[in-house]
Amino acid sequence: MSESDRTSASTSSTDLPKAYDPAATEPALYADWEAAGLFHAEPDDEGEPFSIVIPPPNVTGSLHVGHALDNTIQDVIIRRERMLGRNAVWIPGTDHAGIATQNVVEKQLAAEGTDRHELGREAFLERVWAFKEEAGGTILRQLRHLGASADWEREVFTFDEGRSRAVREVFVSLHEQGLIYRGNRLINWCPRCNTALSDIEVEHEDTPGELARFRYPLVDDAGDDTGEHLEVATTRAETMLGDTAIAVHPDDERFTALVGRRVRHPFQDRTFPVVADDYVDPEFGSGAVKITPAHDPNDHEIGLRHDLDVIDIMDEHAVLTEVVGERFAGLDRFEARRQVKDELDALGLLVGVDEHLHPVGHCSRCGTVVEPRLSDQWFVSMRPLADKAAQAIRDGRTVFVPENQTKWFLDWLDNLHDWCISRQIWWGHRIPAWYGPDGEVRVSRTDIDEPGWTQDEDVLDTWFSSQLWPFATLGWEGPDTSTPELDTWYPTSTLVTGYDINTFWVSRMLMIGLWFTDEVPFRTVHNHGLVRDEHGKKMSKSFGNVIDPLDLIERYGADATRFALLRSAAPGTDVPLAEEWVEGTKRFANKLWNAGRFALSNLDGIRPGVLPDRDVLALEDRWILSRLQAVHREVDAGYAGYDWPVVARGLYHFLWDELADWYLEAVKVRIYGDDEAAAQVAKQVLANVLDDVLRLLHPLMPFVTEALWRALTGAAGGSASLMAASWPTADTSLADPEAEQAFATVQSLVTETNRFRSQNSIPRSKRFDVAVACETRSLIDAEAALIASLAGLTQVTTIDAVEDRPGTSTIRFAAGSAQVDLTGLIDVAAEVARLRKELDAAQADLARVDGKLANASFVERAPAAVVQAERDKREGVLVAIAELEERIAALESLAG
RNA sequence: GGGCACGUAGCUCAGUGGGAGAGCGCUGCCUUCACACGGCAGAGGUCGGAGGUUCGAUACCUCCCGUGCCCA
Repeated sequence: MSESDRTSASTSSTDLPKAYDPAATEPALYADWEAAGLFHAEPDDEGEPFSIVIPPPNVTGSLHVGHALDNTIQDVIIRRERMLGRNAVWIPGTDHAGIATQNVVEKQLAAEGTDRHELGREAFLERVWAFKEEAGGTILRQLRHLGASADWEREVFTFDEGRSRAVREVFVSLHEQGLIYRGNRLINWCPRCNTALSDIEVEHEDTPGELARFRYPLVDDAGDDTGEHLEVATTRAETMLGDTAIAVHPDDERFTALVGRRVRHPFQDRTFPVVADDYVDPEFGSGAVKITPAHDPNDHEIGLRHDLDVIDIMDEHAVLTEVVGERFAGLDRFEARRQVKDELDALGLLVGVDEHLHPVGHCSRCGTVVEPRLSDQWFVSMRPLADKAAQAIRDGRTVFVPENQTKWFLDWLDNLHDWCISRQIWWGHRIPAWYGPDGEVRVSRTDIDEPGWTQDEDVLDTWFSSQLWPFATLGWEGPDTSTPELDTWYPTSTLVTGYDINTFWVSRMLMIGLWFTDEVPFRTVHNHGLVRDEHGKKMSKSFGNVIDPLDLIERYGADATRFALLRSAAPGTDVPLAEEWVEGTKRFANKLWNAGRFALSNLDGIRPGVLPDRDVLALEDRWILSRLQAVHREVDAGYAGYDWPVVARGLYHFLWDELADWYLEAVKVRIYGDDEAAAQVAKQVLANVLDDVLRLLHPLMPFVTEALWRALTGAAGGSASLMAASWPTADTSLADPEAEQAFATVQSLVTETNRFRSQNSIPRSKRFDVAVACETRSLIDAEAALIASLAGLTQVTTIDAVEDRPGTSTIRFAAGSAQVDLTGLIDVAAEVARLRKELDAAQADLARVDGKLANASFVERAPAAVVQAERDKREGVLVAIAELEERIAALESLAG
């Protein structure tokens, strides 16, 4: 055997490398789980049903850090539910994302010098499907790298056949119920996407602009200028080309005489009236408002009330049409805005232009300024659906976590307008309406293939199909559908989403789910926040602060990526993330790995099993078992509240600060000692504690825990996996306050000894004796070997009281004092300085306590136990001060 | 304009009516046989400001200042 062989043999008794290597571990474990069918569930599997449907990502999208968070949380929940013995299914799938996907393909076409109209509808759709086949599914593959344990055999798509049948059924059915109608309304129009948008697809942003003030000439009955003018103000000067009235408030005396008169349009051969309407705010601008019914929602309402002319001045690209007259026709709306102001100025009608910050609606897909536009569209009447949803929320049939979304959500439902669902694009579910030769309209479950009949060109809003997700994914295609999946897993259990899509998606699933199945689609909505950078800034390409989760997974591992996200993901708050934090959790994974290595190299084949009898347990065994119970309770409570930081912090603290820092060090005394029976006990407890902690940590960090658990238990993989193991049961009988108290005393003595060492620059290699005087002398006697090992001492003895002996110093700890012979050990001056500092702290303590006790009202009115605690504290502090003063005096006399 | 959060260590955040905490960062020491992706210790905070309730407020109430988000 060569030297190098011997080295590797001596370090590889566990077969585990010294540092955890996620890249070498994760893919194989994932493949093993999947091959063993551990992600798959059947309706007739054992256990109480539990189901989650994924918020379907855009089919052609790729994984960003927000997806990583959302799916990590779902995976954590579903993995634990499986371990709890539930029949748990997580349905994955994707969304066809109408406008977004069409935009991408249209860009490709533009680059090729063509467009969809040149291609024609059929060829274009073939092209999009081809793109979907090519790019589609990428994101679901990426989710596998994250460790997502979705039931891939159940993958669905909003635009596949089954889901499309459900969409058509819902459309036709709502139409039959009178809840879907077609109408000519003012809708939000994106001039770039060339389609209508719903209200919530418009993002209002405060935008710097200009408020132009100008005057309309008043005319007399004959239509001639009277020389009077009426001033109005607008941020969209070009819309004056479609003005058909000026409105004033009926109570505004400044204008009473003008109501009913007419003004002349300066650029067009027409006049229009001054009307009185309550909508007008007399405080704003001049108090007179120009009215453009075709291009502003409020103006539209006023137009209806006063039967005003409606002049649509723009085409679908927001370019002015001939109706505005030769001077401005063909101009883009923003260019027209400039030129209208110039012309008004030239005519002496422009009063002034002020800078003005005002909200402007932008297309949520492309950012283009949205134009209110009159057109024929399909709408859903939301009132009855919203009322039913609101009732379900009020009844608590669906609850939000965190709860504070509830009120806001109800308010939102209360103010809901009808939903514009038709889109002037091609990629999506085509509206099942046909127009006959006589203008007749038929909405039909089956295609109408009759001469003279043509189908509506438009498709449905993507959200119209994704609102069916919780039941369409389980096979629903109509009210009579019955599938084992629906019967078992509907309603779904928990929906996990960012709060930002409560309106877009959650609300609609709730409304339509209740309407068609009479059940809530999910019992709990867990809202997480948005992932931001370490300073709380939104991640964006232009800022350059985007973090790529796949890059994180590659460099730090999926476990570390998941844990870092969870650690920041308090319910309802945004989730700051920095790459260094992921690096930190990778170190945590490595710490766990090495704790496992230590155990495995010392257990000598002992597997987790029955705990030794309580009377053979060492103090540290009782302590760590008691702490394990505490962290177990904390973890379960964290899950109950969807409070991931609580779960993550609890396990992090337990594993690192208690198990690794204390228990593993403590257990070495017995494992490396001569007492074989004691060593056996230590190993058994260690194996059991590690088993439990791996189970508790598994949903958060599935890979490293699985790898260690297989090594620990000898499990072969496949169905013999931690993933398929049971969630540990909390055993409250192991809670042991006495052991915790006693071990805290040991810890205090060890820590204070370490501090003494550090402050006096005594290297760990230099060992010394201590003689301990404390209340619990028997404890110190019993744990002398443990204390000596942990604190690097040669001998720990007990004495009645610290002796006043020159050349010694005293280490004070929680339950007493330890005397140290200083000969050859320390720098006396440094030790005096240390003790003086302690004395200062003790005296400050005394002053604080005395202050409290001197306060008569405190002593009289505070609870007796609190007062007594202060008195006890005072006693302790007095003893400590006396002791410190003695030691200082002794040292100073020694130094001479 | 309406609504909702938040303001605690250099950064990101926990926390509680009764002696201010974590992670990261920073300083010093330590190649201790699981881990230097480590160990041991340390520095660092008038808990945004002003009032009020209370024996006692970082915590509860009011106002102010500041920040963020949603809606109009």
